[in-house]
Amino acid sequence: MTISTQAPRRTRIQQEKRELILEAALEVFSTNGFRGSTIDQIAEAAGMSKPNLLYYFRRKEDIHETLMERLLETWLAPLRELDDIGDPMTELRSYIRRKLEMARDFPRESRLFANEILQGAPRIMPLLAGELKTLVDEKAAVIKGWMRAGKIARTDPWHLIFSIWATTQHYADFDVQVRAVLGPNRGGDGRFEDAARFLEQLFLDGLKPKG
Amino acid sequence: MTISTQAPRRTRIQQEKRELILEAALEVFSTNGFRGSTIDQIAEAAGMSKPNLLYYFRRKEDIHETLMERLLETWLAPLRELDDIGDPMTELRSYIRRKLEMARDFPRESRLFANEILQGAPRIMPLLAGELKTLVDEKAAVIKGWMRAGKIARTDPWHLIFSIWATTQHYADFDVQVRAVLGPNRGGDGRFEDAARFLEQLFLDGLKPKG
DNA sequence: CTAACGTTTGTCCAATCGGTCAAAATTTGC
DNA sequence: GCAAATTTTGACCGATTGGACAAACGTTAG
Repeated sequence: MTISTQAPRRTRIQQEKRELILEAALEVFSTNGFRGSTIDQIAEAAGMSKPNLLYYFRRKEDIHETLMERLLETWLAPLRELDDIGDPMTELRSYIRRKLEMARDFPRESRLFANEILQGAPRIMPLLAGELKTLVDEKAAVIKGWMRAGKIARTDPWHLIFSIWATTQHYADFDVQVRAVLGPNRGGDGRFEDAARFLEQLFLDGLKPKG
Repeated sequence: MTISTQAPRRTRIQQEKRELILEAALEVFSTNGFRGSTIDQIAEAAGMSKPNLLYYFRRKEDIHETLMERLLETWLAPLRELDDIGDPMTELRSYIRRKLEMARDFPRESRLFANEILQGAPRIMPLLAGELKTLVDEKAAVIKGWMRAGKIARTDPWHLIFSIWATTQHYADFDVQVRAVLGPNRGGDGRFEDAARFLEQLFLDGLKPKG
């Protein structure tokens, strides 16, 4: 369990402004990284002066920290839902779908996370080696059970999870590249449905031609 | 073809020092991004004073630009090698292997590229929509030919290429997370071989249990 | 040896950085 | 309506940023 941070009493304005700042900071941090972002940028994006922003968050790091705490919760939710009970192939398929939907609907969150990891995860390393590892190990065990039961092919469950993360988050983190390569036609709104179809087939059957 | 930049005459010292700077800059840029990196950091990593560094590269951007130009060449080399002539399944398998080897041997280059894309590719957008798109379209056509010939399963060649990029580069860009989740045992030097085995199976057969 | 050229350094600069502070403006509780 | 509490702002601070520059130092060719 994490340290129980008793949420301080907050006025209506404080709640609203803090949300405004976090929204603006998500935009700025996710595209420039922590070091590459400035308080002025965030303040301007939030439509307020720098000292005013600093009235709600004392330090730049506090904003980032709050953002990361919230992120990890929603970020791991899809994996948490992976259920031992359901049909294995269906469970995996809908996990992939949920992750892809997150890449589509919350690309900034994905990029914020990617930025943090790219920079060596200096601020969330303990969470990776702790909470995240625990959850992944747990789900890897579930997947292993499915393999032993002959429900899915035997392979490495950890790398399977990595490959799902990588392929889905790619559409958020590398979105600019994806759209540039697909061009205006194929790179439009339909690209996520194309991706969903492709990934489903890849994880189901691989590339071997149907014999 | 790109603009022919006639390489200026350079002394022995200039060549050596420029390489030294680029090596140091790769280290710094790849972990901090462009905006998050400072000339001082690079100068210190290169073991020289800031004014001395600026004698070899007039502006911070010049270093990054030189780095990115070199990067793209080596970065696309594996895809260029994808050969129409060879056996399709073998060709794809060795493409995946080459990409994974690059993630293992040149993780800083991978992260440098990822950083640039994450930030919206402000400095290499033209290359993505130009040279990169052309190459990918060309190879997608090759893959489509294999599909028509029944050599591999019918699917979207562009998203297939994306999935190979995503799964392999993940082991460079998200290395910190991979090692944190795998732990000290499974996360050691063997992780790339495990990944290679897993990816081969995934792209070959998918997850459906062998009937 | 020496003059020309290439290299390195210390010093300096304006702009920007994260952050402080007191005063002014606004909102809130009664 | 008014006093207390909260919110906002302008001015300011020291540190760091990217970069300029001239002087000092090395190297090299004749």
